[in-house]
Amino acid sequence: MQRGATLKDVAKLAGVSVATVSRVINGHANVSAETRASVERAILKLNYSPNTIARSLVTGRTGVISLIIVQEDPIVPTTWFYELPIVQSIYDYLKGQDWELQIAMCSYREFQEPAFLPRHFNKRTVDGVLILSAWMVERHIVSELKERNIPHVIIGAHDPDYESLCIEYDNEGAIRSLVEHLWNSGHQIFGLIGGAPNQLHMHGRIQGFASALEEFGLPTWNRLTKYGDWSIESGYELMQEFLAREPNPTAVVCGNDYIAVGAMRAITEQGLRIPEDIAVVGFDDTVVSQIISPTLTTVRLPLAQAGRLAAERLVRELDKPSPDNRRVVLPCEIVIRDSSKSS
Amino acid sequence: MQRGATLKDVAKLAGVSVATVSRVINGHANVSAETRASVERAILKLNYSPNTIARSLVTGRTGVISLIIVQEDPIVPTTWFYELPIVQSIYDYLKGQDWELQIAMCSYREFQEPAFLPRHFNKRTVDGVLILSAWMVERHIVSELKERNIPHVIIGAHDPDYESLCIEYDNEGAIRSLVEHLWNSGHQIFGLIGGAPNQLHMHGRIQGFASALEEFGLPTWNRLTKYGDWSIESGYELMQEFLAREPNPTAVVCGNDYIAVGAMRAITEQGLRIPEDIAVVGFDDTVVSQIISPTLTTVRLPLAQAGRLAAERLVRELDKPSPDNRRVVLPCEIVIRDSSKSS
DNA sequence: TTGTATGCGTTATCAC
DNA sequence: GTGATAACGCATACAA
Repeated sequence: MQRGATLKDVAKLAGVSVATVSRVINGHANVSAETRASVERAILKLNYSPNTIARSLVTGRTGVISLIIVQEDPIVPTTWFYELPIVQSIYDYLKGQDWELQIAMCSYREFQEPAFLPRHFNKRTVDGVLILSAWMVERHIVSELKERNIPHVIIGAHDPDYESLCIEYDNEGAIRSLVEHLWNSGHQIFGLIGGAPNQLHMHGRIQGFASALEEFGLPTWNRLTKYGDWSIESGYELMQEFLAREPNPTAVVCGNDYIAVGAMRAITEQGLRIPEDIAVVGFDDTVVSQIISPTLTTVRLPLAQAGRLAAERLVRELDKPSPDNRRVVLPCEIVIRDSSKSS
Repeated sequence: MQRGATLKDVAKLAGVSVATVSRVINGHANVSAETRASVERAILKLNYSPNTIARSLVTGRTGVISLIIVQEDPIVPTTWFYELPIVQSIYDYLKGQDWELQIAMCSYREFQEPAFLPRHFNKRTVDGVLILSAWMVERHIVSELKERNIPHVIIGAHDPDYESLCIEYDNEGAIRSLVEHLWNSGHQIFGLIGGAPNQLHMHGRIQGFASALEEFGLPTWNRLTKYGDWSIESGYELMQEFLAREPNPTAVVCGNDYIAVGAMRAITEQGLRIPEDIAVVGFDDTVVSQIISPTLTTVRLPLAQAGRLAAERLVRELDKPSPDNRRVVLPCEIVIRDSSKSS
């Protein structure tokens, strides 16, 4: 990297001291209009721009926010559709606020290790951190962040005691809407095919499913609630198990769109029709929901909104730490398509 | 951020000078075993770790690499499946080499603006840059990078004069393999439905298509080569145009999987069968290629390999600038599925 | 309103 | 081998 002009160069050219130049740059009040003008002229002439590193050394702030993306282990490529919109919206906001974004990716396992945070923060190269995780953020992690006095916001999850700022989705509400929609079409026997239940998304959906059934006075069938992973294969196999015995469900709520695709495959292979014999709904509104036939009813998560909000709150916290309401739960939108339409 | 122990603290505790501590930390030779041991003890005791910012100020290196993701304007979410595997592999490599990754996203238009690079690099907060773009990286950008002496690697594109290090995919070879595969099944009349032809991916595929037809002694039909955007709708409409007049193609090569999905829809709506009447192939091996029926023959790009290689070369260049062979073209793999199988 | 001087935590260049 | 000490480029307390 070439070395550019420094404060000293500007000071010399403008015929003032470095302190004055510094004041101009940082917009301090006590500078006469004339000197300000001449300094600004010098800055322009030398094409000067402040050295961020030097500034950081003295202020103790870097102007960098870190985003830690916590992933399944091994990594499942189909989760990427979820992460990038969030990254995008975070970046868009940060760009406008003149913060830089640094990213780190790790598995859920790595993130838990005691050595992880030290390794990440010992460099003292970031001011705050956004944690994008689908799992509970353990207590020891939050403590360490507090101890180090590192502002942080959790996206899509929370810590056990709700001490950290966090942005979550209203999974309960979403699944309640789905059940209501299906109930309105006359469905009575509901199945649930979930992904990994240790992920908080799934946790909320399981809760919501149970309470929605109760709300609408519907029975719960234990054998019609199963968990696999988030894959097409998983959905296929678990749906087959549903179909192997009576009673068959008339409506199946799936943990994501891929599970739903697998379930639909199992259903049609049995010669049953969707939605006439069995209705299927998914989660996440991925492209596949529009491509599969029949098109899939699903739930759209407010990803961009979550990312932006998280970035906003972190920046606010960095500007001036304040007691904030800790938790935000964003509403989701259900997208009704053919796989659940009553004739 | 709390302030931790400094060199001075360690020096005092170990009863040596800061210079000696610095030598120990940086693994210099001229330190006696005993002093080294005692310094290391002090470091452990104080839980000391070097301040990266201070170090950067004197060395002039930040240990940070920037990744600029250049996108369509407006952003098309379906391109994300392409970018994240690359980001992932870049990060994985960098993590092992103790480099940090900072990211920036911008539209093709923004990237071209003269103000973009200055704004990005004036902070002097990164040592090198990876450019992930689907478009030609203009001459003025490369010049500016050279002038500022910023090592860089381009992923998925190149500059007009091939002056920069770049990693590309063998689009020509891939499309040649596709044509060969279809030709072996007896196809004679080929159509091409492309995405935006100003993107270099498409450029290479167009070239490859033309030369492959020639190689196999096949005629070129101008009206059977069309470009839209990369969407399902685009594929659908352009395929309808193909089917509106004779001769109909018997094989259609699509610029990506989404275009192919649209094309398939148009074909089946006309009552034609895939692959019996018309074979369809796509590009990118996205999930939809496995979900659509019939499953879609497509091309798998070596994304992870590209990302890793780019990071590797940039790091090497940063360690010691060297005349490197400038361009790497990675082979692609064609994935044959039902949409092109000869009965 | 402006200038001087000090410190931020390192690395590197000298001496010794 | 080791220790002073001068940079690195900036912000700021204090003096003027």
